[in-house]
Amino acid sequence: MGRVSQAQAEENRRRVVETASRLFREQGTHVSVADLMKASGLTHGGFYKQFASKEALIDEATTHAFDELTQLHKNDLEQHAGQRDAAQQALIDAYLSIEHRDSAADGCPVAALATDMARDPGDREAHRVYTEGVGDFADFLATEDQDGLTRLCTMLGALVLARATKGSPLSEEILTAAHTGLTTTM
Amino acid sequence: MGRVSQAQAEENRRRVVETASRLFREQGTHVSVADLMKASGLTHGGFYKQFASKEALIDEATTHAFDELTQLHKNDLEQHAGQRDAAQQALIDAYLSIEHRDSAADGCPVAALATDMARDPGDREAHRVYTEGVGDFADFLATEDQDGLTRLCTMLGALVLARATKGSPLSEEILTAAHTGLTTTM
DNA sequence: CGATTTAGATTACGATGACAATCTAAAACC
DNA sequence: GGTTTTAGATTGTCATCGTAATCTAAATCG
Repeated sequence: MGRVSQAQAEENRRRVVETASRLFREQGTHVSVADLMKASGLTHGGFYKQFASKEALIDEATTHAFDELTQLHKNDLEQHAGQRDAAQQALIDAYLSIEHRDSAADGCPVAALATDMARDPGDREAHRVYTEGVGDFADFLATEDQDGLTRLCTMLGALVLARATKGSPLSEEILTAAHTGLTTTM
Repeated sequence: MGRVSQAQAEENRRRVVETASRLFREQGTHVSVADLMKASGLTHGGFYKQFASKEALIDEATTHAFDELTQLHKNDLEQHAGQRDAAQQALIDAYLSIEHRDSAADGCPVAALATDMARDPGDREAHRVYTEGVGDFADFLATEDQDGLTRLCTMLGALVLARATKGSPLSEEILTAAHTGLTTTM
């Protein structure tokens, strides 16, 4: 209830950003500050001691999610000893998996936040980070034959569609169709 | 203020569904009943004389949007005298145009409603209609070489991404990249 | 150790959400 | 043409939204 150590306070702040980055991806940026704080184990009033506004948190949470994505790509490359095509294939496999479809919260922010970005042009910093992230992702996916942007479109489209049709067998069909489409050199 | 002719009432109801199908695509199913009714030239209280709930309207509006999509595909085929590949190409051109990117309200419901469908599994009828629409669209896009689902993923992914990155030159790059990716037989 | 600072809880604000009851005037029906 | 019905307006209810002021107890600092 009362005060808390600086270390604890920083840790709490970090947890709010982390939680937000997950909840925003799962449910959209519409989630309420109260829900956000509750999910972080705090009460909603304390929010404004740490963040200037909800929009500021959206910016921070988006940045956090994209930092994670960058790190993921880096790790992926390292695990495949810099073999770009092997790293790409591993990423595609994971991207179009059932597990990724079912866990938007810690999944790709490009896919999860796309509609939110398109609909509220207000969050400026988030928008900038998002657009930059799209470019980076496309660069990662580029091959000699294929444009990285096109491949990203197919992967993201498949993930979004698979999530939207979840419950129907079509959902799994979408994932496998996109996977073969991306894997077999057409 | 008072009563209105049956014909007028039906026409008003139709306009609400029409307006909803546009606003939902543009802003998401979160738009308020009040805004919806105001945009239809009515007051929010009258809503429940015509619809059981907001969810019922979501179902109806989604169905309406997909009926329009079906009609569009039919017209497209007729205008190209049943030449499937020509009809497909015309559709792809329009789909990946700047105009389509900038007018979600009367654009493809598969792209516009994807995230809403994924996030609230509550709207059951809407979900059914949506999934069916995805299947129909994929059938329309199928060629001998390429799976219709994969092509749909690329198109939808490009549209969603272009909207999310609007304002950056990347947005246009995405549209043209996907267009060449779909057009040149890879 | 006493004074001061402050993270987070509590409570409150005004705006807005979905939904419902009541009102009213015109359409529908006998 | 008088009675009944009803579409839509008005107003209200209760929940929830983002934000802010106040409170409190513990951490920090001199």
